[in-house]
Amino acid sequence: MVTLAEVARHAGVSASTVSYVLSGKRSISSATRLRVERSIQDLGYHPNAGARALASSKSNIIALMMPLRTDMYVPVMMEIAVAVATTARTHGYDVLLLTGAEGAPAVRRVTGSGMADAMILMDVELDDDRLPLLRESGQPAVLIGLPAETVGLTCVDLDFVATGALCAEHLAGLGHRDIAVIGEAPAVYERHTGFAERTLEGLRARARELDLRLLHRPSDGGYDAMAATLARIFDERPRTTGFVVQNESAVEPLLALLRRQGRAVPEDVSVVAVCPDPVAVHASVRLTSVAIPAQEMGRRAVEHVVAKLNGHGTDGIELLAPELTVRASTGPAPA
Amino acid sequence: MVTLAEVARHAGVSASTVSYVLSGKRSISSATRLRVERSIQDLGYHPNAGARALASSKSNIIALMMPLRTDMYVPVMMEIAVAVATTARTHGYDVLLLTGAEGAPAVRRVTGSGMADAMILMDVELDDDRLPLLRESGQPAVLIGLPAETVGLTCVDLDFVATGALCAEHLAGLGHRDIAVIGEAPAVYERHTGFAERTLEGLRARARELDLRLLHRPSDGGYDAMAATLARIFDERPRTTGFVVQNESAVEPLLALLRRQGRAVPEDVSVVAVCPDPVAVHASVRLTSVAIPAQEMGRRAVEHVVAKLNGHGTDGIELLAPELTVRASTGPAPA
DNA sequence: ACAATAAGTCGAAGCGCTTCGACTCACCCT
DNA sequence: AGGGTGAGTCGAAGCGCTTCGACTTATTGT
Repeated sequence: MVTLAEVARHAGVSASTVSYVLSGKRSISSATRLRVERSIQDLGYHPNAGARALASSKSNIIALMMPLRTDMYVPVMMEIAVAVATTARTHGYDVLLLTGAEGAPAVRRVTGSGMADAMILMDVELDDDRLPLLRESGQPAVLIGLPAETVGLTCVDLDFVATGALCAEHLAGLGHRDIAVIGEAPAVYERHTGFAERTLEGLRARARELDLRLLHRPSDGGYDAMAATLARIFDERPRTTGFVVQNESAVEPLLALLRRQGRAVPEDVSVVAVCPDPVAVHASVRLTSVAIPAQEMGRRAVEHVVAKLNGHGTDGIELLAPELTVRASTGPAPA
Repeated sequence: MVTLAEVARHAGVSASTVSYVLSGKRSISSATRLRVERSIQDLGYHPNAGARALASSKSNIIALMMPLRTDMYVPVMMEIAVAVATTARTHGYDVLLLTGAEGAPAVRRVTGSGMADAMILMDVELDDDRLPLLRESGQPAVLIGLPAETVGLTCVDLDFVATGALCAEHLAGLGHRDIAVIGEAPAVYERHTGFAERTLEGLRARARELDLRLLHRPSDGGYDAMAATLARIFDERPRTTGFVVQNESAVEPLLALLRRQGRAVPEDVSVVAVCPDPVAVHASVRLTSVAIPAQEMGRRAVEHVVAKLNGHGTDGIELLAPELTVRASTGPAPA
């Protein structure tokens, strides 16, 4: 293990000089800089992270807290995580991965130990028990998702209200009048994760303006659950011709069931999904969808966090504008 | 920020005593222990991670290197990551998330800086350029996946050869003679990620023994690619009645296409998938499958790493035995 | 009864780095 | 010519923790 002191000796300078070469916080003659850099190369020196953290009280680490439930909106979470990790690297930070399993205590542990300089929380619920701790810790943090009370917090999320509105507009524009919304699993609503409710809100508001009739049904994923849900929908509203689906694991079952019932997509019924683009593209019918910009969300979260760490902090909410891509699953309402 | 010294003063003992209370490395009278623990509570003390790492040259962090490609076998990766993170916590470690983007240099950075005590590499290719560095760094490491050369390495993986054999046996047992294998995307084979090839190997070996005829076709995911692949398969081997699919994003398109062609599953053709259980359960036909035990892999990887860090290290390869679950997608071959 | 041992505690020396103040030289301005 | 300025460098003091050796007091064996 090569130390700074050894590099200094090798280059014939003092330790502080090497440190300044590394950090650039004081001017160094280019002659010494070069000499030091050569020594660093020659010896294969890497600064010790612990020592650095201790001396500077900066860890250069951002903690990312993921939901534990590995069965839900997984691809989105994964994309966010990867985007966070890569973006963080471009700013010189590494990412510590925390799972929701520990919950609030993890926040305390990380902020208390100086293990990370900042936190990013995913899957924030409307009334999240990690937030009070976060607030009092005073540690820079960014949420991905939108809690009920956002004072003093920075949040990044897709504008789900606008997303709902967009779906309603698209279907209305094609002449559909009866719309069924296949929502997330009931558990998601019970946890009040917010985004599902916000989509619905946007959907309802615009539906009212556009004079659509809306039926909302949460649904667990899977074929059997979907079959039951679908039966109830057509029972209540036989003239339903438009579907909005916000549940990745309901998409394929829905398509399969519609096919089996002899309803052609998009000739008889139209389907709009709210899901990541890859899911929409790989589905058995290429889906018209509003993308969940997972990468963008991860990237923006890191950028906010880094800005805070550099003092250009700005609290507030950034809602990303939704984009609807028309593919093969929506068409004019049947006459 | 409360320090050890303040705790010591508050409890009326020396700093070293507090340290020993924390680490349990020397015996402490229960009276002092209690006093110190109360002080820790009262002051809300959390040891500083950097200082600890510096003094003990242990970071209590395990680095996990994930593949960058967020579009492939995502749920598996995610499950592994979460399992690694939670298991690591039970052993007192945190997890640093690295993406493959940085490649080998990341290995150097992390081992060099003492940022992590050990590494876990996912998505290891047969001839992985991170391995030489890993070997020379001498840092404890575990691979998830199986490279070509495993001397001096510890690896955890599903036994894909046995997996292939298991699929062949199951279909043969049901009377199928002509089997088509829908493999991963060609890119996967080109990268020599190994597991795809090993599955095929197991499949071929057992097929020979059981006198099955096997046709292997890699396939990109998605409906259109699958349509082309499937057409070619029935063109070459019209009597194909068994399918083995090892590509999550090919599963639904395959099922959809078979339905559209009027081939009933499992009456006319049987389908066995190699995929995580949730995928098999949520598919539009509940799939007979060999599960990819992602959680188990993550857990075992951490356990090996921790064992190494504790000196009970054992190099070697641990191949998890595959298990085939019969669901609704396989049945007797048609007469 | 006395050395040997164990239990419990403390002081001090670092771990490898950052950073502050101070020092030495040019060099420039008037 | 003399003081001011800025560039370039060094020394030393920590950052908060672990850990080694040493010390004090009980406890044990013979």
